[in-house]
Amino acid sequence: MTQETTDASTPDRILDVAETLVQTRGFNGFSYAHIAAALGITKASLHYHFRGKAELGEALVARYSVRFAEALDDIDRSQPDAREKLTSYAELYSGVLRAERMCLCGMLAAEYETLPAPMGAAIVRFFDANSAWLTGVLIAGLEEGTLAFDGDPADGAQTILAGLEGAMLVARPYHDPARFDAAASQLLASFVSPVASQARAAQRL
Amino acid sequence: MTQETTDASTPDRILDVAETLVQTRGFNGFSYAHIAAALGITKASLHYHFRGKAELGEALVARYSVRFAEALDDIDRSQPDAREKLTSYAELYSGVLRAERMCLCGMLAAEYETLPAPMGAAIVRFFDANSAWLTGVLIAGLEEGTLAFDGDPADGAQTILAGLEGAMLVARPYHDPARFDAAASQLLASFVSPVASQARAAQRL
DNA sequence: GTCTATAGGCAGATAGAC
DNA sequence: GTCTATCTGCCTATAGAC
Repeated sequence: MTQETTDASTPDRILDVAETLVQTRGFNGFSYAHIAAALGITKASLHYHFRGKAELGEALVARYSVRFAEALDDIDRSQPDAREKLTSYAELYSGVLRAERMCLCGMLAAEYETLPAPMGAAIVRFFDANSAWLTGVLIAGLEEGTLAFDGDPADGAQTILAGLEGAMLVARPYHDPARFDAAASQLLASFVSPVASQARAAQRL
Repeated sequence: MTQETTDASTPDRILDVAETLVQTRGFNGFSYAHIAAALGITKASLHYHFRGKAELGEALVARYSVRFAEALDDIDRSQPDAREKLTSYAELYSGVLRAERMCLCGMLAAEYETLPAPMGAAIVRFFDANSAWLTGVLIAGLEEGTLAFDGDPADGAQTILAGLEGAMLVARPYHDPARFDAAASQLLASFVSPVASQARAAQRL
C-alpha cells in the first residue's frame, strides 16, 4: 500500500508527502508550507501541479482508493479462503497503523463536514467499495463454511469496516499497535465458523 | 448527555458552542471567531474566560468526560442486566450520531497528533475509563450468563469501544444513523449468549 | 517547472478603555 | 465582563520573471 518518495514524478512526490500529512495530522492540520518544506521547493511550485488544496485532496483520495482496490485484488488472487481474506484485509489496516498513520479516508471521514464536496463524495465511494468487497467475502465464506454469523452480510461488512477503522482511531493515541490487533482479531473471530475453527486447531496439533 | 445553551453561565455557553463545533468540524476546523459569532460576543471576550484555545480544549474534554461518566453511572443504576447495559451504552453513541455529531473524543483522537499534550492525555483517560467500564460489564455478563464470548474481556471492551467509535465515524458521511445501528447491533450480538438470546425470544412469543 | 514577491484573509492572542 | 483596536503570524492563492 505504501509508496516511496524517491524516484517518482514531482506530482507523485507531492502526493506522497501530502498523504502522510493527512494520515497523521488531518486535512485541516497541514498546509502547502509543510509540503514545500519537506520537498525543498516553494509553495508557488505546488500550485503549478495542483491548483489548490481542494484539487490536491481529490487527487489524494483518488490515488488512495485505486491503491486500496489493487490491494483487495491482490488479496483475492492470493487468498482463496474467505477467512484468510478477512485476516489479510485486517493486516492492510494493521500495516497503516504500524506506520503511525490513520486510514486516509477514516481521517477524512472525521473532517467530513469541513471538506470540499468532491472529496466527501470520493470518501463515500471508498467506503462503498470496501463494504461491497467485504460483503462478497462474507457471502463466499458462508457458502464455503469457513465463516458463520447471524444477520445480513451487508451489515456484517459494515461491522467489520467500522470495527477496523475504529480500532485504528482508538489505538493511535496509545501508540500501541497491539491494541488494534486485539480488537481486530476478536472482531474477526466473531465471523469465523466455530466448526472450521476447531478443524484448524485440530490440524495444528 | 447534551446540554442547553440558554440559562447557563457564559463559560458554559462557550463550552456548549465549542463542543458542537469540535464534534462536527474538529479542533482544527473551528476558531474563536466561530464561537464569538454564535454567541454574539467578541473574540476578546472569549479570551477572558479561556486564556487560549488549548485551555478551552482541555476544559471541553474534562466536561465531556465527567458527563460521560455520569451517563455510565445512570446506566449502572437503571440497568442491572449486563446485556441491557451494553444496549444502553450503544444508545449513548447513537444519540450523539443522531445529533449529527461525532463522539468528542473520537474526533479528537483523529487529530491527536496536532493537539496540545494535556488534551491528548485527557483523551487517553477518556478511553481508559470507557474500556474499564465495558470490561466490568463484560465480566459481569459472563458471570450472569447473559453474555458469552471468547477471549479476554479487556479485549472485548476494546472491540466494542472501537466498533462503536468506528461505526459513528463511517456513518457520518452518509448522514444515515441506520448505518450505525446495523453495525452496533451486529457487534453487540456477537457478545450475547445464544442461550439467553433464545430464552428472550421465547419470552416474547 | 521553479522561482521571488506579494496580495488578501483569517488565525490566535493582547492592551487598555469602559 | 465586554468592548475596540491592533499585532503578528500563517494561510491559500496569484502574477510574472527566469
